Formats: sequence, structure tokens, C-alpha cells
Amino acid sequence: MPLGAVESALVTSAETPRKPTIRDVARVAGVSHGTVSRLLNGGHWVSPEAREAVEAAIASTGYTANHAARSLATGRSGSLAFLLTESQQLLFSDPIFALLLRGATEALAERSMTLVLLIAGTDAERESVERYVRAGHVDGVLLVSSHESDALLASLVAAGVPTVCSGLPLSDLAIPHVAIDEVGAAREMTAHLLAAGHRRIALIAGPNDTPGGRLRLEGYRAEMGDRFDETLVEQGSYKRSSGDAAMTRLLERAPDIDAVFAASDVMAVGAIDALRRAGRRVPDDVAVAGFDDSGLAETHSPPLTTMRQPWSQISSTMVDMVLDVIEGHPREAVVLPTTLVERATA
Amino acid sequence: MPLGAVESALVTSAETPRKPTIRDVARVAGVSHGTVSRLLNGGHWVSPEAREAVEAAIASTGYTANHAARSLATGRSGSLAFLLTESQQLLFSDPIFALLLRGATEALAERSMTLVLLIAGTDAERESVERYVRAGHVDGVLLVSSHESDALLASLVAAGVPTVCSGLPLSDLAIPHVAIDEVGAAREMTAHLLAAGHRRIALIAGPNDTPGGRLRLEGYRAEMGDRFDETLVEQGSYKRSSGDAAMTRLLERAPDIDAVFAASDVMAVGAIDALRRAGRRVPDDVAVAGFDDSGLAETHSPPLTTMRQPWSQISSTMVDMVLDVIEGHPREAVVLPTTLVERATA
DNA sequence: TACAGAACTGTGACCGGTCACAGGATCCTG
DNA sequence: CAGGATCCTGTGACCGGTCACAGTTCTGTA
Repeated sequence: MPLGAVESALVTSAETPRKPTIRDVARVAGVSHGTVSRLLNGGHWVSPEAREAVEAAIASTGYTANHAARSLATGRSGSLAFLLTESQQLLFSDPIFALLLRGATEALAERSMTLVLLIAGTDAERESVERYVRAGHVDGVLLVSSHESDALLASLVAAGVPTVCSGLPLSDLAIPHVAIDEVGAAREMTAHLLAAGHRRIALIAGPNDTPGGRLRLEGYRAEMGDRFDETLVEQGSYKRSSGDAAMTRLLERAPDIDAVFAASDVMAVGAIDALRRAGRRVPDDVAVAGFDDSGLAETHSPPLTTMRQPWSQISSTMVDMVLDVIEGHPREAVVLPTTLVERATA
Repeated sequence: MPLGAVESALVTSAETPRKPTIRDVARVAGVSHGTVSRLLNGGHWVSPEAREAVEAAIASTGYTANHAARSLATGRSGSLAFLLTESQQLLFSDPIFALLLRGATEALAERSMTLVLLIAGTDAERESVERYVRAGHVDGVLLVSSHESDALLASLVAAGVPTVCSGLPLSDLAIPHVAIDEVGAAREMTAHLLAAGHRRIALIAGPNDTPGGRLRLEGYRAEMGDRFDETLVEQGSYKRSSGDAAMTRLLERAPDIDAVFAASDVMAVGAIDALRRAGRRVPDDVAVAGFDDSGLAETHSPPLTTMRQPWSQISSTMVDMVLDVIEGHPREAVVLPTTLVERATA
């Protein structure tokens, strides 16, 4: 009956039936709009009868909250930026960005928040992204970048925008971030290859200005100890073709290589391309290990032995952290564990 | 001087200096907030002097518009959904989704709108996405799906949500969409292979419930004419491993194959994996052609001959179309041209 | 000179929530 | 039984824009 009343009111009062508001719900439930609002925000100080009436009214009217009105009143946008400061190339070529994106989308959906994707590859884009974020269109930023120091990061922090990074920001800023034990993971993989009897283990490192590039090299070097040989190290750019090229150079310089550890799965796959062209069998002639467990590792043939990063945990932790920071609770950096996944190539 | 007044007012009235509003700007410029608002929305009926004063005031106060307030007043959210109705796997494995995402992000940034990424792979996700969109959190939807009929699509259309699809929605609904001439493009590639002297041309088709799967097969069949042979057709799932598997089956059934046309670059690369394992040289023994020009095609070694889809044009056209629909201007479907890109494999 | 209409401007209602505040009811406690 | 605490509720101001409307000035034309 109240439902009918509301329906006819809507139909008669406007040709386009307006979406029900909190006041419509209140009228149907026979309470005030304040009570409805309270129920919507946790339901404290609402009597059981009122709760029941309001819940019924919400169901019968098909009420959904108006996001813009809530934002205006609370000063919160209800969204986070997933900020990628990479050239577009990398987004396409390395599946780990998609993994992080997916994880963050899920973690936010659980909290009824949304993800705004921002890509800042060029300088013009960086500027517009900065304006956008500083204007308060998002409550916080998930900064995803493989490169360690970033002018954008500094300016976001200076502007007081709650920000969390993936990977280690190696600048001196103390930004909350979630990372893995890069050095330890690289040591573990190197030790695994050594334990399998390999002695001439090459490394295809990442770029020097990325934590993954520097620290995985450090771990490899530490574990190799006396066996460390500069000629066994090449640098790639995290792209497949760079893995291929690096492997080709390594084979020329050191044909006696019996294993190769690549700082990413994508480069490992590129290395396998080169090894195949050179007629080396994997893993019989040369063992290959990757890093990331990026999905590619499992579907590649043969499946890659790799160091798994807990992607969905990384993204959900980042979301948790930035939400805490938004609430005013400062957060420390978090280091998550990695797992060596032994498949066919090493 | 007026600026100083505003600044001190802000500082004294609140410990946290509030962000300047349209009324602050108006006070500094010595006009009413209505005039500021008019300038912000196109600047019609604003005198040159007022315009100048307001622009100076905006610059001196550092004013940026409050998105939530504008949304509330206009009933527009200023954002579009990029809705992906695919299992997560495909987003990771096929670069074309990243290409579309990137293009849409750019096209929207130009219009100061934002992109909300929604992924509806599971049924639970579909439901929450539907609630979200119907609640009016976005002004329109860019539906990206390779599969042709989609319950979600039907319900969005029923709810009157402005929606544009990529690819052909083969249901009976007349949804605006942007597509390519699938049949014509497939004919063109097949003709190219025939012209190069190949006679036993295999096809690795896409899934039957996708336009790309059905229509590219149709074009291939039409162009092959009398040479069409059912045993030369295999179906894949657009994944690399499925291209590999399909090629393996084809080689068993028809060892005399001298060319293969894959309905996506990713599957073409998978096919090359299989051909290499079988000891066939590409393109010397078997020519390979892909479809999409997904970025993978260029970086693969050897670089893939493929049919280029105009990705950035596709995404910007989709954005244009959905914005038109939002404005109340119905749009027809658009068919964009493809280009045969000859590289090393065919 | 009068007057229509264009160009410009200010005012205030409104969008749909949140939240502070002022009560009212009920219950416990001294 | 007074009086305070606790629980619950309604009221209305407020967030920062947009937009309809009314009013003013200015120009051009009869």
C-alpha cells in the first residue's frame, strides 16, 4: 500500500519516474530521512522495528544510494586511482600489471569502491594525472611502477595524497609500500640452481633503476659467491625481446652456460626463444628460471620454473594500506613472502 | 588584495584551509557565483571583463571544480565504464584488451572524463556490476567482449543505460557498436595467401560464439572456394596454447599444409610454437598469418604478417558513440577499415 | 523617443546525501 | 521518585556545484 502510493506519486509527479531518494524511503518506512541515513551507515542507534521498516522500504522502492551526493557531503570520492607510470608498452607486454589491476579491482569491489585507471607514460599525461589527483577526484593512489624514483610520487606525497607503492620506492621518501624480499628471493632461486648442480649460471637482470633490477642482481651475486662472474650478467628491459637479445649475447660470450636466471618470466621466455634458435634444449642443456609467476609461466611450454609473487595478496594489501592511510592511520611498509615454484625448465 | 583577504579568511576560519569553491572565486573576481559557473560551462553570456577577472581569480586561488557537486547537480557522473565480460585469463593473455583499455583511457582523458574498469567474469561479478551500472554510477558503458550474446548486455539495454559494444553483438538487439568487416578482412588475408602461391591453407578459427570466430571462418571459406577442405580447419580459444594445440592437430591430419591463417595473433604465435617443434620453418615451409596486429605481431620474432585492426580508432569511436547516445543522439553501428600488414611470416 | 530584444549579471532553489544537535522515551540507580 | 545515562528519533543546516528566473544595461529600429 505505501509502495503503491509511492509508485503512483512518482508516476504522477514526473513523466520520467525519478530514482527514489533517501527521503522517499523514509516516507514509505514512516521514519525520518536521518534514520534511513543512520541505517545505511552501520545501523547504530536504530531500533529493530525501524530497521525492519527501512529495509522493507528500500527493497520495495528499489533504492540505491546516490554516490555523488554522498561524496559531496562526506568529502570522500569513494574511489582510488590505479596509477601506472610506465610506457604503454610494458602494460601490454608484461602480464603482471594486469594481475595487479585485476586484484585491485576485486579488492575495491568488495568495499563498494571503484578503481579509476590512470596511465602516466608521457610528460603531458603526468601533468594531467597530477592535476586530477590533487583536485581530490580520488581518495588515494595505488602507484604501480617498476621504476624506483618518480617525480610524480614526490609531488603526490607533498600534496598529502594518501599513496601506496608496489615494489620498493628507493628514493629517500618513507612511503608506505608493499614489496617482497627481492634479495632473499633471488638468493633462493640461485641456490636452487646451484643445488641442481649447475655451475655456470647466468643472470638476465632488470634495469638498474628498478628495485627488481638492482636487488635481484644483489641476491644472485651474494649467493654465487666465488662463482660470480661479471661476464655471466646481462641486462634486459623486462620485455620478451630483451630477454632474447640478452640470452643471445650471453651465449656468444659464455657458451658454457648451463643455467640462466631471468629477473622476469617474460624475459625468461625471451631467453628460451634464443636458446631454441641456438639449438640448446631446455632444461637438458640449459636450465631456465624466471621470476614473478605471471601466468605466462604456467601456460608456457615448457612450463617455467619461477619465483611466485603473491599478486592478489599484494594488490589487496595495497588497498588495505591506502584505506588505512586515508582513515588517518599511518602504515609501515609490508614485505610479503615469495614461493619457489618448480616446473619444467629448472 | 582580494586574494589576500580570501587567504586570511580561509586561514582564520579553519585550521585546515578549505579548498576554494566557486563562491570564493566569485568573491575574488568581484562577480557572482553564477557568472563563474557560466564561464566554467562554455563561457557564453559572459563579458570579456568578467571573463578576465574570473580567470585571474581561478589562477590565484588555485580553484579546481568539485566533481561530486557537479555530478549531484547535473545528474551526470562524468565517467564511463569499461566493462569486460571475459574470464580474467583473456585479459592477461591477449594484448588487444590492453590496447582498447589504453585507447579508451586516452579518449576519455581528453574530455576530462574518467574510466571505471569493471570486470564481470563470474556470475557474482556480473550481478554486482549490473547493480553498480544501474545505480547510475556511470553515464554509459563500453562493453568489451568477444562473445556475442550476453545477458548483461540485454539487461543494460533494458535499463536504458547508454551502451556501445566492441565487435558485433550478434543477438537481435540493435545495439550501437563498432566493428570491422570481419568477412571481408578474412577474405583479404586468405586471398593474400593464395596469391603468394599457397594452396593448402589451414585456418585456426576462433570460438563459434564469437563474431571473430564465425565470420572470419565465413570469409576464409568464401575465398577458398573449391579449395575449401574441412580437415584444414581447427578451432582455438584465442589463447596461445590453443593455437599450439590446434596447429599440432592440423599437422597430424594434413602434413601437406603450406600456410596457416590464425584468427588472432596470439593463436598465430602458438601455431608457430608448434611448427617449430615439428621442425617446420616459418615462412619457408609454412607461411603464417595472424589477425589483430596486437603489438605482439610486431615484436615477435619473426614479426607476424597480420590484419591490422585500428585499435585506437576503435576505442575513440566507441567513446564518441556512447557520448552521443548519452546526449540523446542515437547512433548507428560503425564499421572501420582494416589493413593487411605484411611482415616476415607470410 | 519608445520599445523590443540581445547581452550580461545576480539571486536563490535544488540535487541527495551526512551530520550535529535537540529532544523524547525508557531504564537504572540512589 | 528525582535525575542521569542510554537509546533512539526528527529536524534542518550544509557540502559545492547548476540552472531557471528576474533584473539591468545596451543596442538597434520604428
